[in-house]
Amino acid sequence: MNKVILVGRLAQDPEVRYTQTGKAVASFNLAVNRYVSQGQQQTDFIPIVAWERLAETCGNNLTKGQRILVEGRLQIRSYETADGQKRRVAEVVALSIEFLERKQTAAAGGGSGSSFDVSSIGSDVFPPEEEIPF
Amino acid sequence: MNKVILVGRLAQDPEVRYTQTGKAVASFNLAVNRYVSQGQQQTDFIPIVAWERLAETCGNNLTKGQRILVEGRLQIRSYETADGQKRRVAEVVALSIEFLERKQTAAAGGGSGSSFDVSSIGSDVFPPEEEIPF
Amino acid sequence: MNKVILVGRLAQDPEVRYTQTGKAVASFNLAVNRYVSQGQQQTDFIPIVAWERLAETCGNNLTKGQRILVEGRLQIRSYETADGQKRRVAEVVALSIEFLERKQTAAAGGGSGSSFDVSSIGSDVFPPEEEIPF
Amino acid sequence: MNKVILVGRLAQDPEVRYTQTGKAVASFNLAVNRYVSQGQQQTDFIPIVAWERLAETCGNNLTKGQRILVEGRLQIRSYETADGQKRRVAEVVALSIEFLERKQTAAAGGGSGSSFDVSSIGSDVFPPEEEIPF
DNA sequence: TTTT
DNA sequence: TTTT
Repeated sequence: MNKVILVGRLAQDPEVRYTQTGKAVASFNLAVNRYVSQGQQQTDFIPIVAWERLAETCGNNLTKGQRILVEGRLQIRSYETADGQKRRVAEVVALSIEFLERKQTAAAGGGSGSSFDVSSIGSDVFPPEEEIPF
Repeated sequence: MNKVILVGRLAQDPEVRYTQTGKAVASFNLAVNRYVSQGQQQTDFIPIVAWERLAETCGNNLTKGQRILVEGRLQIRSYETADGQKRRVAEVVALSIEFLERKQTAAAGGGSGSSFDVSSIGSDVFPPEEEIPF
Repeated sequence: MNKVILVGRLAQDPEVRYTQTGKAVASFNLAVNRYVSQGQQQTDFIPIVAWERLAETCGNNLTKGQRILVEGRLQIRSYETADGQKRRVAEVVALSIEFLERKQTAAAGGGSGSSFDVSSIGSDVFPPEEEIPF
Repeated sequence: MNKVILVGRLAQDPEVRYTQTGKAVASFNLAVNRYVSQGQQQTDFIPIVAWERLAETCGNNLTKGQRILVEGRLQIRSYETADGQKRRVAEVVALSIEFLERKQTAAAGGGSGSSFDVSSIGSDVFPPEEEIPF
């Protein structure tokens, strides 16, 4: 079992890229608040990645500031820097996402949001394990 | 491990009662939607109970229709009916609750909600195991 | 989100039945311990159901007393008794199961278990929503 | 909500250190297996930290190779290297741990383990937010 | 019995 | 009705 469940807001619009074999990869940071003591709040910015159909859906439906619920797994990825140093980066591979707010449209500049019901998207295939192109 | 995480809307206002020793108990049903196929949606109405300080906070801050996240544990409680039949009832004992929407005020009749940030309450003590007075 | 994660032991061998359309359904109770105070332990017996391929795997790989981890969702099912009373029953619909112990063989009568690694099975299709034949 | 649930084996014995104010901090990596395809398995080594009473319990009860369940939250910590580079490190702050196997004693050199029941420890206070001394 |  |  490797399960992560987060509720937070997108720190920026998702960035969708494509691997050499054409698989979509969306990535963004999720700002997750934590209440340390009363009046005190701390934020973790947690890197999220989504693959394929879920990645496309992220690109088409999520915008900066929107609140979502992410379910996924925690992955530690190793890589080497240009000058040969080994680094590790952690990210949450999203397997399903629930919208807790309607997308902010540029036109509406905010919109109601309050009456929007949860809807949910999931990855229909297991995420591929190709190299991420960034 | 006995962990339950639910996102849904209150099907009714919380009902707060008190045990003989004065402990507060809040109870309500949470309407949790599930997307069976496209356009098709099914709802589970899941009984939630909260104890003591968390119960008071539920009574003071939650209203019918409001969307929340509940974290707790699944409990199977046995009881006997008036005519001596054994029955079992399942309920989720809430240990913490996150508000995903601001409380609907009677006055505002809806309100903005959209810009409300998640806030969270937790049970500061372990829930007691007294008999529930209903 | 409707997520349940349980760690416990099978209270009995799984029972595998088949719907009229031939879908396998496994059911069993999971004994989940909780530590109320030191030396004090309470047990919830939580009904689990699994469907189709996961049901078959349960029937073939799980036995009474074995410890497993169940991930699924909490479902409230309504039915009528023979004399027309409405009842509700709660159960956890398993979506994946991890073995935390090797199966107890009748021959070995226990076995080592200690060196067994977690292995995991999941439902490859969404569970059907037919009537359960019991 | 920032929830992480992991099942895995300790990749090494926990290391217990103390902050300048005397708070215990335990840290270790958890090896979490994932089944990519049949016969194929991949392992994430996920850094775990525990604080105070939970840290002491880790030091006294956990050893390399032991399988446990960790519940906690995902934290991204920023720090600067000696030469002034900003780095980020992810770790799971454990809030409770369940033993899925008895501790391997040096004497027993392995032991049965198979008949050990789950027991559970939790952090009785919220983890402090001091600087970690490493 | 919630909501879109 | 599990298990230690």
